[in-house]
Amino acid sequence: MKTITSLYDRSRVPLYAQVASVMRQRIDSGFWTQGSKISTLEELEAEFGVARVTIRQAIELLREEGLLDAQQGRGTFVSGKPKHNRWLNIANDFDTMVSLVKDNVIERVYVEENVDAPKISKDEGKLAPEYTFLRSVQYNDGKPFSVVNLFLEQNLFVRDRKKFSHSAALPRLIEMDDIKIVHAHQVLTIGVATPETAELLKIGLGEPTADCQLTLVDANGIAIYIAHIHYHKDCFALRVDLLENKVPKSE
Amino acid sequence: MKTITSLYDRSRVPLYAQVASVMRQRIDSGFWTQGSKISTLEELEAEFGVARVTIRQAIELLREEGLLDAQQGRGTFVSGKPKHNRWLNIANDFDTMVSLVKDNVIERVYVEENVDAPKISKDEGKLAPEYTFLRSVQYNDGKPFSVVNLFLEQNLFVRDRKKFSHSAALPRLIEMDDIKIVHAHQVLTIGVATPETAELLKIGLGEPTADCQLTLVDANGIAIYIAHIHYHKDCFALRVDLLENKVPKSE
DNA sequence: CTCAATTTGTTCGTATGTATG
DNA sequence: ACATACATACGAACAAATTGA
Repeated sequence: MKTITSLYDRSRVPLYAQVASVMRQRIDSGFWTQGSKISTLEELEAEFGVARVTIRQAIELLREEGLLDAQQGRGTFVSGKPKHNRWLNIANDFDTMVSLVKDNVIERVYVEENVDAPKISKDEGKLAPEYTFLRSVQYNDGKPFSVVNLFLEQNLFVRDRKKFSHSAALPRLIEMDDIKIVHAHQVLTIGVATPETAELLKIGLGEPTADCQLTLVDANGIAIYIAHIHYHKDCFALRVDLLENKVPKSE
Repeated sequence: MKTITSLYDRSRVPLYAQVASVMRQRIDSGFWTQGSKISTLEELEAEFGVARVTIRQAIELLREEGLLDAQQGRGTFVSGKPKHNRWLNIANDFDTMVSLVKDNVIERVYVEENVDAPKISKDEGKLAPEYTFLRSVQYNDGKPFSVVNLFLEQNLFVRDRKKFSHSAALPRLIEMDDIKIVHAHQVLTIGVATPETAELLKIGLGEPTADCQLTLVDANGIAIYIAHIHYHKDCFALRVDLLENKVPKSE
């Protein structure tokens, strides 16, 4: 049996925090059910291959989160479940995306005109000479759940500085009848928080985020809208019905 | 200006590792280009608001990764880019998924018959009384990139124990003409590595993974295939063409 | 009621890692 | 390179609360 300490070397997170994250996952997944008694300190020591004090530090961490309740002489009990904010559904098609964004409450935290183009891969369209950079934070229930870094083609931005500066850009863009979106490309990866993102999302530096790069290309093949969206990992869920879009082929 | 130390409190990762992750991100994103000289220690101290030694620890970490090269009297230079294995494309429709899985090289690490049903939400189908639990690891270039924990309906499993035990289950399932998949539901979230997953993916405990729950429902509304797939975060990318499935409306 | 077993809580000493100036 | 401070982790011993025989 591999001890936990051999796994520990692969991460710089303190051991007790790692143990806590495993326990948290067990509560979350229902492996340890609400109200039940978990293993004794002795058993946990043996299972995780760590010292008693380390187990207690992990339990203390989860006690502060309201997940565990340790009682001297009796045992340690599950007293709650981790809260998730999985209310975010990433859109899977363009119309849904636009309709979702429309109702978003955003806070523009930064606007800078005439910036250089960001780097994108060839197949995502040609770059315009200049962009406006717009950074905004999206809130839900007073808590930040995503940071949007948007490069909007400069000429588009000047057509309605006011609206682009103070509300979601996508709905305004759709309103422009002379602009036709011919490609909408989305790439989703797992990234780490930069200082700016960490500060705005109120998370630690280097903590994981769900990163979404959304590129819109117009009829001339120009990438007019390039957004890098960083979602808080607990606010993120992508639901896909794999059979829904399969209709054309079966017909 | 917020110092990094105020952000530090939100994460239990050592400060120098956090600084390193920001620097790594800068190299990865191209903000610091290959071969160029990065800021001096003095500047980095000031920017991050940490001690000189801490900056050096971060640089040392990246030097070991082959990303930086510090030369006394000259400066510190970017000597490489982080390697990504973003060759994985999660499927967006059922046919693509099946065709992708077909060529997968997997290693079955665990099989257990007649296990209890896992927990799923109501809208993902009714549960069968018994399942077979199959755990496998997918490799690419000798490196593990995903762990699949599959609950396969027990009666299906016994129809071809051999094939289900030693190769990908999905292609075999499709071959069965009497089985009709009426729902294929996929939910993607960010999770943390359990001891088993961490060990198989060779990552640290509690490190982030891309978690994909795939549920297949047959004509009777029974969830016959429930897979929990954990992807290594660096091997994961989901590409979506948002307009692809929108053809009917624009024409 | 008492005793023993069980289980969590506390403390000590030691060693190493992290961060500052 | 050095001195200092604090966090992390171990092992071991002991204390305190609970339970049941």
